[in-house]
Amino acid sequence: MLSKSTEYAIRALVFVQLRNWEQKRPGVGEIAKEIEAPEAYTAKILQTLTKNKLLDSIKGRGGGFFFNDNQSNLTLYDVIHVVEGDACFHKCGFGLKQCNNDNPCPLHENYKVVRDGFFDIVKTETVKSLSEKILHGDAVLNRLKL
Amino acid sequence: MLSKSTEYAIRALVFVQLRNWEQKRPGVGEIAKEIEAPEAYTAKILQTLTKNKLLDSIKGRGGGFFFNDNQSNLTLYDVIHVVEGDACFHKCGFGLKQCNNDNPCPLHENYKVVRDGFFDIVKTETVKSLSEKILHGDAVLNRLKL
DNA sequence: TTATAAAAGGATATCAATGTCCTTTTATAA
DNA sequence: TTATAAAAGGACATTGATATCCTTTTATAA
Repeated sequence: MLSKSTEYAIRALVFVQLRNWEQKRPGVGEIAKEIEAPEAYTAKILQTLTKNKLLDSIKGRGGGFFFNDNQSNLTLYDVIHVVEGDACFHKCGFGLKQCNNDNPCPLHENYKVVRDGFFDIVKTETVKSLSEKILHGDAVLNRLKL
Repeated sequence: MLSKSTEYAIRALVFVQLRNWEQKRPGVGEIAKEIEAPEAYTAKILQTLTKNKLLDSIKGRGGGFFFNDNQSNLTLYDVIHVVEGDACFHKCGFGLKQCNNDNPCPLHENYKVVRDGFFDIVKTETVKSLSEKILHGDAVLNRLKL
């Protein structure tokens, strides 16, 4: 399971993408409200994202968050990596420090399939691909369609 | 990812099973050492397991932990359910409160596959099945074979 | 040029998971 | 019957994730 912070981050980025497509740069307040996350906490997460160059921002009046040209096609993995680290893609499901094909825990073979399946998803899906699903009405960002 | 507590619980139960097959009832000290977990914390987890009838114990001199006849074929799901709850099998991967086939988040279809795959594993694998792999030398409980 | 609106940043608070310590209860061996 | 060994239980400590608040910096509109 992803951490709450990571969930907020991904939802925030998707919302920024949708607003950017409407030629808008949303601010913290608008983003937090839309993704149903606490405002100050959302601000912190957006800070992490901009510091790590996953997102761009402009300060001051009329400012807000947006993607620049280097930041299209951000994968979910990129976001997870920056927000909570990628331990979940390496860790043994049984909790062993030393667990690999040569020295497998009793869950190793089965767990690997699931873990790698998830890795594949987050390496394939991008902020843009998720946003498109919402734009096309095939998915929702919160309880209602946008 | 399972919580640390759940990992300790599963490893502890597997070790108890292995020792039971040798006609022994391990105590907290022996269990904690074998699974490389803090002793007092392991004691708490074993308490949870016995209170929830997943494991039996005998107090006093010569006492220890063991499975009784009602407790064979415990699935990993049973353990997870008792130790950390089963939120991870229901929760939306994107963090939405309302997410289902009619009202899907943009990760819904893909995430469902992974989540259900994991559910299938923990409903199929049992403390006994894991223990057998170790007994047969096909897997390890810690860094070395038992 | 100044007032204002917005992100950035620092300090602190809260909460749940993890971990420790000490006392109580209970069974058995001596 | 008593000393001892073991689990059970209660209280507390630590840590990391989550969350809040206030100040500083910066860009723009008036």
